[in-house]
Amino acid sequence: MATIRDVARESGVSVTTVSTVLNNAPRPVNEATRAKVLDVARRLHYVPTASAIRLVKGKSHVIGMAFPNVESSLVTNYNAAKVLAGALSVAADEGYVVQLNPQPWVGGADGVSQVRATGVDGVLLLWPSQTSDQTDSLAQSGIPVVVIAASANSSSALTTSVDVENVLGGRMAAEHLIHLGHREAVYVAGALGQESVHHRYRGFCDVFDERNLPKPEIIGFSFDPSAVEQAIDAHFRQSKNATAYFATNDSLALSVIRVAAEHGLQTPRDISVVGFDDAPFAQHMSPMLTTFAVHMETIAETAMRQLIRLISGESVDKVRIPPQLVLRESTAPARSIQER
Amino acid sequence: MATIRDVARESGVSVTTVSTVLNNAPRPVNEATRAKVLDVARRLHYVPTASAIRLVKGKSHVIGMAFPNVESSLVTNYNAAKVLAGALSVAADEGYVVQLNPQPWVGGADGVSQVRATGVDGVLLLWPSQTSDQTDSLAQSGIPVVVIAASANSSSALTTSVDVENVLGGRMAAEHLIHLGHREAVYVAGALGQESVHHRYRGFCDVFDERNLPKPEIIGFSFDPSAVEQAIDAHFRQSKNATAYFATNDSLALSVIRVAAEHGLQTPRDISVVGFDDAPFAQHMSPMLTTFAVHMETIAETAMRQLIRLISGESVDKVRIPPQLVLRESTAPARSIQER
DNA sequence: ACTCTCAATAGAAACGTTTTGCAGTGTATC
DNA sequence: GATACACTGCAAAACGTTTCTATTGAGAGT
Repeated sequence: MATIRDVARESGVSVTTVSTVLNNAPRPVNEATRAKVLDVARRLHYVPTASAIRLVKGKSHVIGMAFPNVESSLVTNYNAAKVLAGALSVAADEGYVVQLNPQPWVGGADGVSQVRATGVDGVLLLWPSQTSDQTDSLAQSGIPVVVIAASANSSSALTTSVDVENVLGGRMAAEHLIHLGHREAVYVAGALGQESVHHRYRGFCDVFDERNLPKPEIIGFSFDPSAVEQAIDAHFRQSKNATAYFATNDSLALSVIRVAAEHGLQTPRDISVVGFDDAPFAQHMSPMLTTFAVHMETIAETAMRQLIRLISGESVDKVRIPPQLVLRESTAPARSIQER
Repeated sequence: MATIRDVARESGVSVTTVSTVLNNAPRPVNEATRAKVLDVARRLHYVPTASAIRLVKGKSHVIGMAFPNVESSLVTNYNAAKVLAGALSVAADEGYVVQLNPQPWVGGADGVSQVRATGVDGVLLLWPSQTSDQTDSLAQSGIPVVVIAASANSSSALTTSVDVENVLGGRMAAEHLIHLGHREAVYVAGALGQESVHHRYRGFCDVFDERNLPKPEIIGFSFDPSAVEQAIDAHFRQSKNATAYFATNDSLALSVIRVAAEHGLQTPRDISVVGFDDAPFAQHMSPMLTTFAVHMETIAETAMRQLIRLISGESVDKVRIPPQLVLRESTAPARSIQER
């Protein structure tokens, strides 16, 4: 491997000059010299050593992406791929490189050293279960963090988040269903750990509340498929008065539709179901699912841009991207209970 | 940011000693000293600077992954996610970090400088369209490359590949169909650029040849969906004698089934269709598709291991992973043409 | 003729590590 | 009472860059 010194020697100039030419730094260099250096550099296949540059510049131009849990996230979750694509495209434009955290993200001091040890300039954190302490500790050690699809409630100026506007999503779902004439609704929550679940529920309830309609019931406390289906089954066994269901994600919506059918309730004839995420299968199932599309690529792009701003010392605000209601077949005007 | 010098000063020892302790290098250090150093390091939140270490060691412990074309590959291709997951898990075990090439992989000198400039120790190249010159140029500059799902026909000791055993796949498909009584077969190739297509066709034909059966026809010359469907349509318009179809991937197989239906040929009643890849939809379509599962995660894991071997100077051989025939509903015993 | 500016280049320090060679201690061996 | 030999530690070189501070010579202004 040729070094800058080799190039300097071979072209008969100083190392400084070579560096100046190669980076075309704002410094006068004789045209002949410049040409000579460029020529020699090409001939020797000179490529500057990344680590040397990073060392002297104190910047790596690498940003790290941390998943809550690598294997399953990437494979299971089609969103991860979209986030990756979005982040990557912006990174490419801005001269950054994306590095995947090999370990699932763990908070605390260990996690921080782990991340710092890889020498990244900033971190993109994907939907971590709890954010506060984790981002804080990174921010404390001077590494900017942008949280994707969860909210960073840190006060640090080095931290922000880009998330789906979940409360709005909940409101939109409620408005859509109420507009169709539904009055009694159920929110299918799945696990309650994630904050997005709460926000959607809040938005959902708020609208019912504002219209003086009964507060939606909430069911389901786990993302484990069988447990959820059991919870849904228990719900239907107990009451079939509700005509509107809003699920925290599309698989839950699917479960609702399936279990409802077992109880003789057809979608959308008897109940209307709204999902969230617009998963690929949402438009292939029958009935096709009304759900919310969240443009993950946009979110990731935004997050990456914010992160780069943070890295360059600018201060940024939280961003909330509104989801889009995708109207399909699983919602329809409510029929009164008597009609059934 | 505390440096090693700060730790040394604070603990009243030399930099050497700190380094020795922190890396627990094979050098005697007094227990008291060791404890002191460790304590101070923790107190100062000392984390060694990656670039400094990489510079002095001449190794980054970073391996780069290059996609032929980032956006579409990652999102469209569910295989990319699996490869990523496999590569990542091995990397984590072996103390490596994975970095995504922001630019789609381009061969030639430019591509090489681009990759070298990021300071990776090795490269995982995902199904590049043509491999030879590209891997060679990287290998020439001393960077090991492992090609995934394509064959590296480079002679360099720094290059190898891990691929699906495509010829075997073709043979298995042929044997399965012949075993079901089919005699006249068609290979639906899609684009002919990729070498996997040729290998599968070769294996497929070989078996028919060995059994003295008519050589399978080959149709389709593009991955563009509409063009392919047109080609398939043209085929059926011309002849309906064949009873067995082997497609290069599952979407092509799907197209065959759909177009055949338009021509009054039902699968598997009238024709049998075998796909390749075991795409997610293969088991949700109707009829469920008989196809080949390729365990991409295993391939990626193997590739990563081979790459790490190459990096440590060992020499490795090409690896071929056999695909697995997944029997489902789209293949059935052949009925004679008269019966139809 | 004398300074001033500016183009063009060079020398050397700095970045934060690891690693090599060397130099003090004691302690056991003859 | 030396000689050897662990044991412990230090100073300094090296890694490959960038960047700051000269230094030289030539033309311009006075």
